[in-house]
Amino acid sequence: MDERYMAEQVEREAQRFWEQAQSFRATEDSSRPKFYCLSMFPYPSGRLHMGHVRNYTLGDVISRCRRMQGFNVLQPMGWDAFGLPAENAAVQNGVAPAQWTYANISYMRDQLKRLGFAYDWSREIATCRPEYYRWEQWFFTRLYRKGLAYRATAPVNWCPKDQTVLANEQVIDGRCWRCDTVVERREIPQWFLRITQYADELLADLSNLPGWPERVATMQKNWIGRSEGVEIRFEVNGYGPLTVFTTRPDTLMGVTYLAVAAEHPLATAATAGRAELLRFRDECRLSQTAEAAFETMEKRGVDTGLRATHPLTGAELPVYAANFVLMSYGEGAVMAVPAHDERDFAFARRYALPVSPVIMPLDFAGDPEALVTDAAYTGPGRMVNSGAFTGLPSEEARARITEVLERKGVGTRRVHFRLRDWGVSRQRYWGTPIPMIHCPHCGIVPVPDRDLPVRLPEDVVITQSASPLKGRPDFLHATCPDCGGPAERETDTFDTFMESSWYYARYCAQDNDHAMLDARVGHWLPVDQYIGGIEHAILHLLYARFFNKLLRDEGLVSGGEPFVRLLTQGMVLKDGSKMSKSKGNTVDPQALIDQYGADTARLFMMFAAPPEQSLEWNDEAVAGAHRFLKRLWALAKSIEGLPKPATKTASADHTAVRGQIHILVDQAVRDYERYHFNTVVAACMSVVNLLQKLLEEPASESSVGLLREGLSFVLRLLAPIVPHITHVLWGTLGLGDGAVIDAPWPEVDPAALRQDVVRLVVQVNGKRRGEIVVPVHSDTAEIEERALRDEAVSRSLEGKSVTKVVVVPGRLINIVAATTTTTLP
RNA sequence: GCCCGAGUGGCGAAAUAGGUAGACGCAAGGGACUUAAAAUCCCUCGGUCGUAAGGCUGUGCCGGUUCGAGUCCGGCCUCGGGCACCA
Repeated sequence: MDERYMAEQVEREAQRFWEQAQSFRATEDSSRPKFYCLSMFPYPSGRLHMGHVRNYTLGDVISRCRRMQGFNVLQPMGWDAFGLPAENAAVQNGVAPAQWTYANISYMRDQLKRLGFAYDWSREIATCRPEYYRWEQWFFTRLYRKGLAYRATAPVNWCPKDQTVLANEQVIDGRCWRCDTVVERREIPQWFLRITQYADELLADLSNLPGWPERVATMQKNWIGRSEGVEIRFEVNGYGPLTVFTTRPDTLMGVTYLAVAAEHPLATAATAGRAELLRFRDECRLSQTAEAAFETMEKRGVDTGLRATHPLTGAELPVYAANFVLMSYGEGAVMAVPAHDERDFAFARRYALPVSPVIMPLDFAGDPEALVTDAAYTGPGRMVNSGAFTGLPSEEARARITEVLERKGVGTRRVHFRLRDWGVSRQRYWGTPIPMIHCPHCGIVPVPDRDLPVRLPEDVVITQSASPLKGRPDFLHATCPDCGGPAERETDTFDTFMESSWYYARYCAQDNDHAMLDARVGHWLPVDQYIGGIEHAILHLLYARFFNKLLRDEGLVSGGEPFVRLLTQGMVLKDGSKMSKSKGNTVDPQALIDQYGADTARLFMMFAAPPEQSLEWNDEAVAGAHRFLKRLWALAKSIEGLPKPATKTASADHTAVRGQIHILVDQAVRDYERYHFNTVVAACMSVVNLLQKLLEEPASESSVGLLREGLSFVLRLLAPIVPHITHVLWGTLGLGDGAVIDAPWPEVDPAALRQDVVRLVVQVNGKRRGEIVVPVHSDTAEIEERALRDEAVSRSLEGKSVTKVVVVPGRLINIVAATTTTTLP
């Protein structure tokens, strides 16, 4: 054993052992309970960043811990390899996206291996490989035949100068990031998946996910946004019926105008001879597609000149084209009630439209008009100015008005979702080709199974941000599978969320080249523990849940949910904000590994903060983590030479220390189950501190026994976190027969935890005044008497009379006392 | 704009079910060892008053519940994250 801790050497030795023993190769062995632990696979951006190191260390700690507990663990790794950065890099450096991506994968794989993660590398996946995406194409054609995939138009950001579609991140202040041209919104035909058909199930199943953080479930719930309401048909003069959706039928009597999206057919119909309306529609085309931009922009509109009739009062209402109404949500038209809706209110004030209150809060007695002079009232209350409904509570009016509308045949109860169908088309090169053929005779025809995969050509030169696929005759030209005539291939590719929606299942059948999935998914799925960033709380996790249900309905998997338990790790911060290239505050993990080794990197990540919280980067604290490993090494070194004691039990003079150690170990074992790895490390540090003190005593059979017992605990507890150093020290000290990863998980000795006396804090009126030591099984009266006898306690009770005594067993005793002296002024 | 989350020493944090606030570590200050430095080890370390014993005060702010609140409830403030073409 080396005098000093030399991380690189230690880590090489441990990794060679795991490699030779094939320690992490997972087989479908049913003799042990399975545990599928999955970390979100990375985008191969070039180098690992701190977020990856944190994510993958967490997954590895959980995997290794479960393995030691006797589970048959599967922990795979792969690459989310399609995406925009590869194209940007290609434009910048003149390297083909494929070449760039494969080089990145190769470098990052080495980094992961250097960190000692217990992956089954034989199951590695790269989503840009045809062996992977062919099954996605295959599955998509199944969905198309079932009617779950369809084509419709949807808005995109369009740069008129570059003649290309831009991602939201490529639009900066409404302009193209490359040429600074003002970006337009354009409607183009795209492919969609009918996720809305699964909206109810996706919502309902959230309550079957107790292993998910509450907040992720809440975010998804809000995202799905189920709302119950009524569709109301307004008759519009010279246009016909206009359907609006509202969740507030109780406010119907307060409607003072209607608003439709600028691209609504009604608005188009009304543009004839109205230049202002045309101009407005063109302006709206310039607005961005992101919700944040949409919600914060100024609410504006133009009168279409058309007039609608109120279905109950017969009143004439103006119809506006407005920029705050989305064509893609609901009916693309709303009824506006400025008195009871903030947005309608702001709009009405701007265009001097009437505000007519119909609901008053119960505690409001004044003039209803006065209620809504400054802002809308959005709460419940009693109906006013509402004809037959006046005087009713608004909740009741909601039902009554709905009934009346239904009876008159102008209203229908409906459930709407905020969730929209998933647009999966991307007008980009570096993605999975959408397996569809456009035939001039037969229309859209899916590529037959025998012609899959539709391969993405990798030998391309990207000069513009536009997709090179349109300019490749070898890709573009196809033969129609139905009529055999000349046809064209679809040049759009899939949203990369498609690949990441089913990779967790493919790991189980990674080598199958004649089916998407096979019986092995039945052995491993669902994923027992999924770990990734909170930034994926909605989209990725919702799409993956959706895909799991699609796979189930195709008979490919059996369960309804893919991830039993979810851990969302916090971000890695530097100087209080997220590490990012644009902020220039990144720290390269490679430098950390080179200087201190993988174990220090892993230890720091686990110790600095609990998993769910953000983690503040700190160079000095990293050095501190390294220092602990050196102390651990030195401690083991000093025990190495001591003769092994014959008996394991500590003698009487060590029962107190042994008790303390067992309490700490007990704590650490329970903290593992809570995933509080930072306090596991803290407990291990405390044990090491105790053992170091013990080492100062002259060595005895008892002290050496306890040193070996304590170290055996610490090494096993730390093995999942710092696997290399613990592997080597475990072997050197001969603490078990095999390697530490095969050692049994620590169990404390209940006898060591038993205590004869207990320390109780004594409070007077809730303030700490003293401390007493009493036998463990003392009764309340005994404790009370001892507490009152305590000197400090009796001093603070002078001039007071005890009114009540609260005894919390094993914890404290609180004496409640009132001042008896009444002579105070 | 909407949704979600977080605020505890100089810093990262701990406090499991409402019961000793600050475990563990970092930084800082003092000391030991050394020709010197590095490394290592020992001591101090929320604020404040006090020579000390000890007291007062303290978990973003205001209020409430309770014998007792960092923890529960109501109302604010600040910061961070997500918002459908970044992944």
